[in-house]
Amino acid sequence: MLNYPLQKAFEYCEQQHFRLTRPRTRVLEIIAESSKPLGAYEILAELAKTENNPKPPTIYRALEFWKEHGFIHRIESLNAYLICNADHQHQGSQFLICDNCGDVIEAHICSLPNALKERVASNSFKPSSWNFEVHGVCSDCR
Amino acid sequence: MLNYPLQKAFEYCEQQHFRLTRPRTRVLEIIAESSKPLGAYEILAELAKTENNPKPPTIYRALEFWKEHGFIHRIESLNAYLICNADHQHQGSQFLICDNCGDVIEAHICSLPNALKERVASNSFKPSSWNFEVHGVCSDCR
DNA sequence: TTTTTATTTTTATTATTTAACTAAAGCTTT
DNA sequence: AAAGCTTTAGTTAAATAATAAAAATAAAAA
Repeated sequence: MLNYPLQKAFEYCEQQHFRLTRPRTRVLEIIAESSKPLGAYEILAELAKTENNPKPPTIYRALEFWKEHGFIHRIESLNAYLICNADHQHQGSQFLICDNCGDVIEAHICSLPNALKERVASNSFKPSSWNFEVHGVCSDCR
Repeated sequence: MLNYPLQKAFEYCEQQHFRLTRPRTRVLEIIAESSKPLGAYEILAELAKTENNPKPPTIYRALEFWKEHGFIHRIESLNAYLICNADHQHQGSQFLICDNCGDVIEAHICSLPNALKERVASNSFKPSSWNFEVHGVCSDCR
């Protein structure tokens, strides 16, 4: 059975008339099947198991597509990609990243924290998106 | 006259008996003189103006040194480096990044925002450092 | 001075990402 | 179905970013 984020993404494409091509499908499946964020070359290596000698642009195009539509996130401090489990698009992302086991928890906080709202307001800054990455040690690793 | 963050950094080295070598000095000067975050290869190009054919490891070592001691930050979403204007070390950084002009405002918020504190607590996660990057448009560009 | 340690230089390589161009596949209109 | 248009993929190459390993140098300590 399809897992939930995948199903949502595929339905979205059908509804919006975006083409669900083989590279797009495979790249999203690969990311969705992983419990940890994957680097571009890990995705590429995984893709090479089912496709004939795929090259970097193939995955980067798929990554861009899914990122643009909010189905995956890029963990900036790891240069790695992770499926999004929220069933709505969001302006901002928050991650708790365990430096010991590599697990990442996505915290779905839908609005900018107050401390930052104040900062943004006092600078007349108009935020469009944000990304918060908290490093530390998860409960399992303590 | 020396600008403030540079002066602080140099004093710190003297007090802590860290060697203030030429690559370290030049790299920090280059970053401090720039109003916008610089990529590693931009720093390298700038360094090449005064030194003889410097190579990547030279600047990466200097960057690591200053980052470790809290005098510069790496803007993860830009792969770029920026001088820190706070006169204290901090666990976390917050940046407002203008996608139009490239200016970055560092917001000195010293503790984890409440929304994240709650999340961290409910996951029994022990945070060690964090980085928040807010993209948008600054007041000058609106 | 000799030894030790910290740091830099050099050479090379790996990882990540993007550009530019060509080819193919899927619509759209006739 | 054919022609033309648009989107996406494949291919080749390069730019950007970061690191590894070694040999050389400079400063500090014994």
